[in-house]
Amino acid sequence: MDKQTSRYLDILLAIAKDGSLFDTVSTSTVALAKQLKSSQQSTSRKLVEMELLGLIRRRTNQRGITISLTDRGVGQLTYLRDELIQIITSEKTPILGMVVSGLGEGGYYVGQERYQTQFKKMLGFSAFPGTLNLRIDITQFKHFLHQKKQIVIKGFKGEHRTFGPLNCIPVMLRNKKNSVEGSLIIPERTTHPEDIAEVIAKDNLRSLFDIKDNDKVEIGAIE
Amino acid sequence: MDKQTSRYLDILLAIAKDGSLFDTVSTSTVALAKQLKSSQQSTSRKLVEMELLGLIRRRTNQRGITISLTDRGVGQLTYLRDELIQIITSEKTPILGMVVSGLGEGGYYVGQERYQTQFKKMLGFSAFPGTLNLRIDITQFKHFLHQKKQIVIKGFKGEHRTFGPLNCIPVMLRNKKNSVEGSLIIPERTTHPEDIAEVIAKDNLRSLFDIKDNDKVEIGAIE
DNA sequence: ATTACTAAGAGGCGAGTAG
DNA sequence: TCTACTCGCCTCTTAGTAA
Repeated sequence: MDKQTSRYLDILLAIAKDGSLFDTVSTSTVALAKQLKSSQQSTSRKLVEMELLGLIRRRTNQRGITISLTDRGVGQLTYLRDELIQIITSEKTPILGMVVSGLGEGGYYVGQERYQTQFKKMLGFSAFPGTLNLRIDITQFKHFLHQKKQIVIKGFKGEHRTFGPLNCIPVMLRNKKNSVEGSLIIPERTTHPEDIAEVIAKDNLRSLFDIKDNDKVEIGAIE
Repeated sequence: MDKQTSRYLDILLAIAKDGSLFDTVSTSTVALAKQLKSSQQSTSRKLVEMELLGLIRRRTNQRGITISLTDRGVGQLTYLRDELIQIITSEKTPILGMVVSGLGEGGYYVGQERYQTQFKKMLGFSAFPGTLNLRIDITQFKHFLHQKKQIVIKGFKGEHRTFGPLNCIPVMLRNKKNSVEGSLIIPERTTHPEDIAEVIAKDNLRSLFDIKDNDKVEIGAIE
């Protein structure tokens, strides 16, 4: 973030609130200072500085001052807002994943019968033997994970190799074409954090959603 | 806004970005200072202050420090985010209006034939002779208005009184039951800003939406 | 390597006041 | 009244450095 943004944030916010981002607001350094719990002098000086920096337009008159935000001033607030929205994703906001190619190994893995019986019991569906890999903004993803209860699927030993435990998070998967219940699966050994989510559902998601690489899929919470 | 919030905002943001709001992040005052374009000393001191204020949890070790945000720290960011969202409503975000009783005069007004012919021509529909009044958050409303082109309906003189010009803004109106194209109508003489929006549509909105006072209606942009 | 103390210097703050 | 200047005070910053 810009150093300026935090130094002048409270004044920018005060103007934006009064003036609704685009209006010109008539006020005075005295009134503004009172609102900001600062002195008239500091407020006056800061406004001059902000004008110099191109954050506001400012005119003085007998009765006080009129101020409006410049595009740059609005931009600082918008930028900060977007940054905060990205950091603080609320539970109800679905997050977007971009389809990427996996190693093709996921299908063999989740296709194992001893996984499938647990999927049926714990998640309510048998999984199509194939996973869809979604690249996700890691910040949003972590936030999303934080709020979900994980369902643990036990690992087991196969004939040739070991199949580790899986953490599952039931989700709604949706794109333009379709919408289906599914689950994130996170092998317990995986080194987190990882920006790829592997998802399963009862259907073949690639054909259900008619997707190619780089398409977008929404991942939403289960009610 | 809290004075603390702006003083420590850049550090809070840096931690939240790295640590995804809930994780504990391992870093060092040196690295953090570099990222924040400040000195190691100031960063160290501020972190100590922030711990004292209950904004973060902090542990030092041989290799540096581990930090996580407290609920209070998260709260400061969330509060700021909500404030910014309220100020900066993007064009695509529908705003919510609450149905309130009008004076019942709106219907007589918009029912005038010389208005109706213009509605038909300029808006694409004849209006049901009645308006719905919606109370709206004024900040969001102003922002919404700012981005819309207004359609001007000319005023005229009737037998007994004068009917002034109207500014119209086509919108989508929606609630749980239904969705319909309509228009905000703003008598030109009205003293703005006003937190009540008067809306019309070809249908009787009260019956189409099956609404009573205090129900909510979404007002969205026309594509 | 680190963190964080001390101390000096930079710079922000507000009282007084001119215009 | 108002804005905004000067100037002293005091807080915040950073260099040096100990642990």
